[in-house]
Amino acid sequence: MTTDNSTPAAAPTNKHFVRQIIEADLAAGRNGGQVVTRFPPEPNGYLHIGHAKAICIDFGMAQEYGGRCHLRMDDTNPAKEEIEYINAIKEDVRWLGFDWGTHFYHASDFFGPMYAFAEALIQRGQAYVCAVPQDDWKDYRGVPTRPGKESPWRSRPAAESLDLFRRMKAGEFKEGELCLRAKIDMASPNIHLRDPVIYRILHAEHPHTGNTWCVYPMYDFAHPLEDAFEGVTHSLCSIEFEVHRPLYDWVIENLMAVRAAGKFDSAGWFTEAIAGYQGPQQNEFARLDLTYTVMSKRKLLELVQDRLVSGWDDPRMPTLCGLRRRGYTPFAIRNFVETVGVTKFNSLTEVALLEHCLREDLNKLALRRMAVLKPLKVTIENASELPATVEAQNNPEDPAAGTRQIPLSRELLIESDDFMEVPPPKYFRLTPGGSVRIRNAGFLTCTSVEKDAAGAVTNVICRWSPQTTALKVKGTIHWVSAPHAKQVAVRLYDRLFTVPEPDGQEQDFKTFLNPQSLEQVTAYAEPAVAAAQPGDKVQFERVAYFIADAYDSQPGAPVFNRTVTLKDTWAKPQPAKK
RNA sequence: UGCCGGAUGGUGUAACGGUAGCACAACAGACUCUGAAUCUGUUUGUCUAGGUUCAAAUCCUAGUCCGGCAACCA
Repeated sequence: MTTDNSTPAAAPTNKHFVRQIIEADLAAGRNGGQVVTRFPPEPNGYLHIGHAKAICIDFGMAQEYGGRCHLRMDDTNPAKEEIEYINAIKEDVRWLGFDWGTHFYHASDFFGPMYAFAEALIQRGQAYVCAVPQDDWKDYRGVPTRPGKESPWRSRPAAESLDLFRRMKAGEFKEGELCLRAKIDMASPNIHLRDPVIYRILHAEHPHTGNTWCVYPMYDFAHPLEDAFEGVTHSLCSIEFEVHRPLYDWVIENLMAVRAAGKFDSAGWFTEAIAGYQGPQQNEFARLDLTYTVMSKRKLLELVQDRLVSGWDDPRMPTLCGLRRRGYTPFAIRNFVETVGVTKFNSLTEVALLEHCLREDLNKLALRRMAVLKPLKVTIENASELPATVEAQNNPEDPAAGTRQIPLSRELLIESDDFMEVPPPKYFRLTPGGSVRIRNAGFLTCTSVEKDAAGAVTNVICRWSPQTTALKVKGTIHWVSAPHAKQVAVRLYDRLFTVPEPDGQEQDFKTFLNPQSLEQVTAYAEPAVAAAQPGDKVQFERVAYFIADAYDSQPGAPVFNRTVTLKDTWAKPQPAKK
């Protein structure tokens, strides 16, 4: 069985607008022909499939255009961030197949130069210390349709602001008492330009810088600076930041001006300076949204806290750790992201597409095994003619995977769905008097059945014929030898929600939780299954793909998570079965 | 009702003034020692109304609808 994750990068399928922008920049010689991107998660939660899109784009573009991508913890808010998430984020990005080399940063690495630049802005008359209380600011800011009004502190002399800002930094004020605002335009139709706060006071211990600071930069101020200090050329983010771009550009423009004016020592700012660096530009693309899934951190947290799932890595969660535990492969996810494409259109992608990409990968790499989930006993009349074992291919899609021997005996177990006393039309499996092929081991012809008092079939008596028999049958079923069967715990996972859009309904999203999203059963498996190692991916033939759970499997006693079922074009048109 | 984006089959995307293509889904068939995979075929689309042009998904005008923006969050 395989744990192989060393799959190739997804091949570009189309020249989406980000590729076009980068190619145009390259052609124009912008930034010395370099491409530097970054993935900047806030370390306050686990990464999910939506982040995977951003990761694939950020790292993918750098890879494709011979540049590099930085991994950066966007830790500008000590009140919300925790160090424990950082390692999980690194693990998930690495698992997805990306490498940031030595370019791992924290936004907080740049608190010094950010602060210095803030002072420079004050000196240039472009920022001021404001004492309007947070609650009162609503009146000053105005609403989108009406301009705001200026803060009474807006025209405070630069020297006074500078003094106050330094005393803010020195810890002389309480949280909320003062803040530093960029002086832009209170009448701007863009709210983000109405003198946004760029520094606030937070008397909190920062997970990375400890108690060094008690003033912290806001996202809109910090992010463009982080990008610039790292020498990022293309700052790719999701669509909700589009309205922030004018502010992003304002910061960059002033940074470049301050630097050009040589107002203060800028040595060491550009940690990864590149020849001809002109500054970063932000471009926005639509987030990924999936049917039968919720994606917001808040809602995922709610599922975890309310114990509706077993944790962030519950195999039903859309988190990367959940998907990994479910048996998803990095290649499937990367290929999915490439297939979905990159646009500004706010779309809802069907999970079926994700599942298709998964099956496509698993079909190539998962070893085949046989296991019966709902057993029905078969007794072979002519057992003396049976060989002790039969040989089976480990993966018909990959001859290199080799073969194995499977024991055979008088008593077999078959799937109870694979026998019907009164079959519907076009039923290709076992019926009284009928024959089927049993996978890798010849044929069975049912001669009689035994039933219990309630009339349920308890034993199907069959005659066995070898593979060489010239029997024409339409169906092949899987089986295991009852005395050799290993009992293994199996978790049958299904989608977490019953409706395509659990969000955006009138009722709470939890109303739509699928009560059948997890069914635990004991399967009867051929002996080879017991040797599965944690993380091994297998296909139980005719049933589904499974993975040996990374945490709950014991030596010789793997626990299997159902990754995704095989497509079943027979079950669908059949009316609901018992 | 302000600003910024966006709109192509059921879904996701391509076409950058010149035959609306691809993938998923659905359906039908072929093949098959997995009713899987594979292969073939079918159904379904340019938001609306005007305009420019020999020619418009593409350019222009007006409208409609959808998303985002009023944290000292990111």
